[in-house]
Amino acid sequence: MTAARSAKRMEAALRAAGYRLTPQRAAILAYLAATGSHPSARQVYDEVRQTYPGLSLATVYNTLGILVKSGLLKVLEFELDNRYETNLTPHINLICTRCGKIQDLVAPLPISAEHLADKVGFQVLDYRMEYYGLCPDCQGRIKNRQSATKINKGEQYEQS
Amino acid sequence: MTAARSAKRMEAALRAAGYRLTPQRAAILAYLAATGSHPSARQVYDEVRQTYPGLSLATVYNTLGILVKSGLLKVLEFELDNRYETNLTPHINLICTRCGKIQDLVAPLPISAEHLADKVGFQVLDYRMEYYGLCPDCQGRIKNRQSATKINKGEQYEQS
DNA sequence: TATTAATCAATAATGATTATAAATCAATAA
DNA sequence: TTATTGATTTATAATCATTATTGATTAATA
Repeated sequence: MTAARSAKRMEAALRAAGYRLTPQRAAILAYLAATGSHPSARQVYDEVRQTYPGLSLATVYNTLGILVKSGLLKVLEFELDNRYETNLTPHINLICTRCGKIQDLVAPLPISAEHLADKVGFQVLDYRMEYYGLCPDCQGRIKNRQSATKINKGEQYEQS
Repeated sequence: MTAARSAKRMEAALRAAGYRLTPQRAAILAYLAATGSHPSARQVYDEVRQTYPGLSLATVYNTLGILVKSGLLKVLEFELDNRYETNLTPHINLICTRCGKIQDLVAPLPISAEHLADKVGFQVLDYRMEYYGLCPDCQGRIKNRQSATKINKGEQYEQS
């Protein structure tokens, strides 16, 4: 419900970046602005097709790519499915390796970009801060072997 | 040069995990213990083949997978090439989006696992803390358009 | 309407990773 | 020494998300 997530603002920003607001793009934007989740390209495709049946997967990828280039969206690259997030404010992602859910956690980043530039000489342009583990729901369900979409194979996480 | 990185220790741990120490695995372990870098599977393959010419790429993937499962190695999943690191102590990775180099930065993680368990109910099993940007070398070279192995397309990082 | 460029969508291509299956090796027992 | 057994290696094929390609369609403008 942040300003950055509002569909209207995203539409305006997309136009400002020099892209047309086609019906397909508007539908994708509306979904992205409304969802609080971190969907994959396939999930965006499946969801938006319910309101816009003709949509093709290629258009989804194309639009997501445009949004990323325009700075309206951020990609979280994973081995299986990349995920996209609209929350561009600094935060940490809590990623459940069992159900794939990603939860935002507002928290300060460990080191400031200024410090890294001054002390290490590294120019920060972006970041990625993630904890992997079990969300509250999956901790409860862990005894009943019940599968779900996984963010990755997860064996290295679930073993201990 | 840490104990965890020593080839001898890794060999022992691999055996302790119930795996045989084959010549192929020993060669891969020796390379991993010696390198301070964060190689991809392909890089491991290319490097180790210089001392062990018969090595196959499948064996590299297999061995890396075994090492990850045994807790001797950590994967950093990327869209293009996954990278592997032997430094298992908590740290932050500084990833150059231009040359792909990954530099370790010892720093405290932003929030403790205890805090997350108590306050958010999230059970931490692993983490991933990364800053993306330009390493000192690439900041100098940024004017001369000079390509190198990239960690990803990088357009979204290099634009600003 | 004509022109032009942007966009769309179906398909093919890419490429890292994984699965498969046959060959090889190591360890032990007979 | 020779089988036997099971793990391992290797070459190859398969997988699959993502990207590139290409021809068709659309929108904007004159």
